[in-house]
Amino acid sequence: MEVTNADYQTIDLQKKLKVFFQEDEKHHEFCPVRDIMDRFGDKWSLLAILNLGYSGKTRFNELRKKIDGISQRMLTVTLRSLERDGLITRKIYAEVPPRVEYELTSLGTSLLQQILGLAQWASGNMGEIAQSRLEYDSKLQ
Amino acid sequence: MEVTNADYQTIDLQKKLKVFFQEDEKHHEFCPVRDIMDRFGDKWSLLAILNLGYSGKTRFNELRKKIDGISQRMLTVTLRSLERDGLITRKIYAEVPPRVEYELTSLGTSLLQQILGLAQWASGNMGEIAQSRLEYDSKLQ
DNA sequence: CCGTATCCAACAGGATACTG
DNA sequence: CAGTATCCTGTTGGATACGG
Repeated sequence: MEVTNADYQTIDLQKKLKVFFQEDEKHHEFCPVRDIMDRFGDKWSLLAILNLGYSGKTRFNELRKKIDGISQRMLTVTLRSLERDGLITRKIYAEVPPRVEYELTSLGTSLLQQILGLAQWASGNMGEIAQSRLEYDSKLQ
Repeated sequence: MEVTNADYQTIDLQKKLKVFFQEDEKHHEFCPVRDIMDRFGDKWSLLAILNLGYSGKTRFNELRKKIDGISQRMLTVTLRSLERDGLITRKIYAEVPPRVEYELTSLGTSLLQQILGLAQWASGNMGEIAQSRLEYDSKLQ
């Protein structure tokens, strides 16, 4: 019986899933999936991290221009919560007018790698998804 | 000048980011990051995909037991939107009582890989995040 | 320039009751 | 068993105005 490359990937995936679910049980009432969703399931966190990764150290209004459509309030809220989680740093320079620079921490950068994987997947498969939606909707008359 | 392993990783990450942002510009008003967040930024989609990946073909109420806390309504809503996007299949068996089985498509499985990466990251770093939150909160008096 | 404060609309999603 | 249908509440986040 032949074992293909795809088989190996499937086996590997199953193994990882098993490990993950076993780990998950230990945490009991603190499920990591739920926790990341509470954290990054908002509208702007992933975009902020991606942009900070791409641009490096960035000022508040710079970032605001890069993240299209974000309001001043939401950028503040988003950056604060990322800072609270240790994913970014916030440096204030005592100048007039004030200058504030945000930057990913190493923890934030490690998260960026995962997010980028997800973003690349989305970028590569958005066509197929859009197609699937069209077919699905057309079948509902 | 010495070039460390970490340096290589950083360069690689920067390259990927650059490619991604260039791709992103092409899509114009259809940003993949925003799109995935609209899709998976809800409360249950990621959990449903992870569980379907772990359990394979699964019936409605089986899945409901595995995804702790989900309501009947939200499981239906979540599964429908995943089906619409071509990430899962829904098979109805003409039996009494009815049996309906859900299963990841290959597209869904490819997404699962990315999600698992994110989930593992979360599982591995939740301690550090919790610690950071404690410190942050304590500094606010 | 970089925020905070307040107000408010939209929507996600829970509870419950009912059906093929 | 596997769903709809309806109702209702809490939260997200946009708009706007103001402050250090």
